[in-house]
Amino acid sequence: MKPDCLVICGPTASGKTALAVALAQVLNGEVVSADSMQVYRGMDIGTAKPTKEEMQGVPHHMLDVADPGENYSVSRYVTDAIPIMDDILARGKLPIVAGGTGLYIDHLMAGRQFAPFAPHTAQVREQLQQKAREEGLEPLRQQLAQVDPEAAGRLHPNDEKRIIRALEVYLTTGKTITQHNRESQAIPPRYHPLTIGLDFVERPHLWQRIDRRVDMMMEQGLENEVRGLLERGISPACTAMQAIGYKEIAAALQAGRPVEEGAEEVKLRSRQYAKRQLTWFRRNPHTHWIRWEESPNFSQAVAFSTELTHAHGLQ
RNA sequence: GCCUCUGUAGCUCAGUUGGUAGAGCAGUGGACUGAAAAUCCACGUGUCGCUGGUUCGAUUCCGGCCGGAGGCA
Repeated sequence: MKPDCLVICGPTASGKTALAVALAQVLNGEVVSADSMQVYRGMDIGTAKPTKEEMQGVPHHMLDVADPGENYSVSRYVTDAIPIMDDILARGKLPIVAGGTGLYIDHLMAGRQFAPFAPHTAQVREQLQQKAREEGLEPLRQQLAQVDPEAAGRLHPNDEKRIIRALEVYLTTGKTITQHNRESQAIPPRYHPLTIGLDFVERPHLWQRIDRRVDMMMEQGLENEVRGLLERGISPACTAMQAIGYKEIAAALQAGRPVEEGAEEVKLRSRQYAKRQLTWFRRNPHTHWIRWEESPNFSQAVAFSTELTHAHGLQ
């Protein structure tokens, strides 16, 4: 099957943004961001959202599509991104999906559509969380085992988020999450990506880039960006405030600790996040990896990538 | 110069009444399918500062030396 779009994945600070723009210019493409935090308006510095200058006139989609107070999610991402992908294709251009959120990329490619959230979902989740706090996770796990033994067996007894989610899906839709998954796996994929993954030969070189980037964020005024969100009343419970760079600086500010301490924590959490991203992306056996020696070599990467796209009959 | 404390995993430290050692953090690998920058799981050999002595046996006790911290002059 001929690919119909390009995916550029990799850990944070691996050069996805710059490569995506360079390739869009060469291949007549438009960038579709796949980043769970760059979707929020007003969160620019800490998410390393591409600036106008970095975009170099290449159209970018799926940035600034939500308020930090709303809780965005995969299901909304897929619903929003599909029409954009289809529109780019209809105009004869190449969609270049670039981002670090593997879950979003995979679901967009799979083309699964989600039914809208039931209106009382938030309430149900709140009740389940309350119960977990009072009685522990075990009763919830047993409850799940009754309705969806497969999910209960698959999930680790400590994995609170997934146990609660599985129950919540059942309670709001009447169908088990296992059933949902089975049905969605039967749907044929919507897009057929040619996937390029970015990584470094030596992990410490990635760390250096992350550290430098966080230092730059601080210079650019990350502290003020976080203050602004807090003043607007964005609560720490919001998904947006789970973003690395925001939760640590916010915690430092609220505890009256120096922001420099917060920045160090941001570096640490970013490194750990990068490792998790790599674990996710490495799972895809079809990914073509570009591994930077010490720092990115974009001209070489563009040459490699264009050759690859031609070899696969992409444009 | 003298006195006291101290030197154990990348870091902070625990411990062995003498039988060569273990936590937290960091790190590595993995999972993930309606919160995902979230969440969860697995993985612990290091001249126990160096060097002599006592001992069957020393990281542990004793001496010296070298680092570090504090105190007194």
